[in-house]
Amino acid sequence: MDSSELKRAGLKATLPRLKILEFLETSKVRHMSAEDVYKALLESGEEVGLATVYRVLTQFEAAGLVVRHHFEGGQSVFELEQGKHHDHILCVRCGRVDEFVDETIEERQKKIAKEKGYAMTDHSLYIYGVCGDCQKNG
Amino acid sequence: MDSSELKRAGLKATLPRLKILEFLETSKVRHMSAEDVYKALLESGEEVGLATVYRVLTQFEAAGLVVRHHFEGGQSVFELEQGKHHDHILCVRCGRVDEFVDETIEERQKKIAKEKGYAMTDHSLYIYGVCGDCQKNG
DNA sequence: AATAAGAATGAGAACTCTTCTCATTTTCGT
DNA sequence: ACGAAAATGAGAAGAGTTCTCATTCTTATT
Ligand SMILES: [Mn+2]
Ligand SMILES: [Mn+2]
Ligand SMILES: [Zn+2]
Ligand SMILES: [Zn+2]
Repeated sequence: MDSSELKRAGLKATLPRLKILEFLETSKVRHMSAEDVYKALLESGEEVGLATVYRVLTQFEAAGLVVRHHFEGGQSVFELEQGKHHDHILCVRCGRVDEFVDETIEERQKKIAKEKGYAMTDHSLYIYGVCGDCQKNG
Repeated sequence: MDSSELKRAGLKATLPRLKILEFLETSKVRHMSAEDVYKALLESGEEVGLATVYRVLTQFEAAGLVVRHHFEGGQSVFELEQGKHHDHILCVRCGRVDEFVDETIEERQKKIAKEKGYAMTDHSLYIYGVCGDCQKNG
């Protein structure tokens, strides 16, 4: 276990934080709810409290290690920060999540904010639809 | 009170539904949570249950009379359907909401969905920032 | 390596938003 | 006006998340 990332983020290297970070880094699934992380850790025999998972993910977000999304469905979804901003397209049938970047959209958003007199701080764009697999099998 | 809109939507013209619809149509604020609607009706002396407000707004949404948004902050926000799709830019300081339409963004989204193999059903785009007033006074 | 001060954890309570349950009331076609 | 079917409202319940606080862990210092 590598505690340097946590140290760098100004967080003490506690076991729960290390476990959660390691899990996020090694999981094949990129986008996960707090509950997902909690259950996965339990199943792999780790002892962590759900409250701690929520707390740690929120701290990771504040430290810029993780990004939080508000997909439809009520739960917050987290993913490891990758340095590069991107948006999401989600399957309403199977929950699949794909990522994309579109510079034209990014530029247009800035333009709209300026026109409306806003100092833009952030934006969120979700496209919903039925993925290729679900179109075939559905 | 005009019950024709409700009838047209296939809903019985009950008092709560009429009151809620009338309120949505006459309110100066376009974007409101269920709680907002509930409180406003109480203050104007109407007797409605909160459960009914939630139920009715959900029915209005299903009937296409109303659109539901998921702004940050946890609550669903509703607005009367205007026929024309639009997106939103919100002030993170004062909660102000402005609307916009950008055909370029709309087109790009369709293109992205197609490229990714999705049959697009919907999308949501929120731009966050600090509005003009809040930049001056904040 | 032992110590001690402060920080973090975990169990469960609590909170917010929303939906459900079900007894009572209302609507509307006859 | 009558009665079947639908809608309402109060409160319970549910989902997701945060809070509380006694206990445990981390880390800087001896
Ligand atoms: Mn992503
Ligand atoms: Mn709007
Ligand atoms: Zn799918
Ligand atoms: Zn503002």
